[in-house]
Amino acid sequence: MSLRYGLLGFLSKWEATGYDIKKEFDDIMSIFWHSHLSQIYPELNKLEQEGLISSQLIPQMGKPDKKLYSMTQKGKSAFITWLLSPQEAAKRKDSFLMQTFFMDNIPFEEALLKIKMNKKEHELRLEHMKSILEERWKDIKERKVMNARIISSSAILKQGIEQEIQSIKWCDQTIQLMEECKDLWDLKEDHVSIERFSVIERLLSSYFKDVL
Amino acid sequence: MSLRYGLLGFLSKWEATGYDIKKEFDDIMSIFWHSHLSQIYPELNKLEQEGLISSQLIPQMGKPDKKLYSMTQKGKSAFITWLLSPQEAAKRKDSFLMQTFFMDNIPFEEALLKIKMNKKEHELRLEHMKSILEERWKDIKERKVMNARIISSSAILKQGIEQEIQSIKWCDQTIQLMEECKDLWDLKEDHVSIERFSVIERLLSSYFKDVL
DNA sequence: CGCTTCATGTAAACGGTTACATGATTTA
DNA sequence: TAAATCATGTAACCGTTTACATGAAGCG
Repeated sequence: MSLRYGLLGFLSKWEATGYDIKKEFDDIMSIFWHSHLSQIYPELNKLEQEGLISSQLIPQMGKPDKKLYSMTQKGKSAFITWLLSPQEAAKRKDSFLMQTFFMDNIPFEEALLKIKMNKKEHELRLEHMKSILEERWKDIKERKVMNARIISSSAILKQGIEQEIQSIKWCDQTIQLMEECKDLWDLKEDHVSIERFSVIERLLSSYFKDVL
Repeated sequence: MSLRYGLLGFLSKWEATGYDIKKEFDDIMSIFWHSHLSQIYPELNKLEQEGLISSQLIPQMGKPDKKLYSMTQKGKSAFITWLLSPQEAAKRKDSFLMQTFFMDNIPFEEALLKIKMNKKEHELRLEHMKSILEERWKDIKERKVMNARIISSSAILKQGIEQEIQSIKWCDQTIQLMEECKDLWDLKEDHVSIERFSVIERLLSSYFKDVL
């Protein structure tokens, strides 16, 4: 039910086509939502039928005609009602973490490689977000604009960047722990020697030291 | 397509009923996935039809009969194939962050309250995860068990805990920034005085100081 | 006396993804 | 010459949520 409010929210500040909004969903808005054009277009049509947005057809030369949407008063008040409503906690769906949870079922080297690859993906996304931030930063300085929207989008960018940094750090620390516990992957039983047990106990407590 | 592998993964280590697995989905596994019983039961039936798991009916007194599932060889190899396969990046869907992104549309005090409430939710979840960790910690020490599964579930717990800590810290820093930029919410234009602009510029650069 | 736990399901509705369809212009 | 960009959509499918259905035991 939140996609419609993502569309409405975007149109609360700018007039735009479905295609324009999609680009934003692939950019900063991807930090909290994502959607396909095949879902955006029907939803925009529905919003227009309900009178929350209105459109004007703009013919173009050499390009397909476009439908420029803008928000109506009715749309604005529906959007504000939603903005004030409480939302239930975001439920994560992360199949990489699912694989990590069960990685005791695959050979050590394969498990390690998976985490190393995941780290690289997070690094790429971090770089992308940092470049978005710097671009906006430059634009603000040049145009000397300042408003509440800049504060709220900065907050989202910061959340996105911090989550990536945290994930990268987690990958490093987890790789380190795994390398120190490599022998457990070849183990057939659930018990190790008393000496080995206390070594791993100390490794685990150092793994968790900054969170407890 | 990952729910079935969550079920398979759980059954790779323990025999269980759909009801048992649901409890685990509500506990640690909630860090990376969640599901309803009405989805779990049909999926287990499908997995059995496909020969990936098998069940035995266990009659109980005073309680409903239960179906205890266990994994077949075919299930085990299908699961390992999936474990080795690359997964695409997790796409977040977070309607709280969506509301935050558009919070310039609501009064300052309402926006602030939303973030404060979100902080409390993260604190509750953090406490819950910490208690899971301590429980497991105690159990390991008592039973002196040690295996790769303990390492992988510790990694997941750490990821869950760290994300909550990061979110709480983000709430604090964002609340602070907002309070220092309160005046922007009453603004009708996009421009502030040169003095105010450079003050906010410095506030923003300090807001981002630990990520750049 | 009502709520939670145990235990398994079906059916309808909703949300989201993938594939298909069109077609000119621009870029590599 | 092939791919990407601009621009809008439909149809089929799949995954997820909500509502409905049953019913005994135990707890406060």
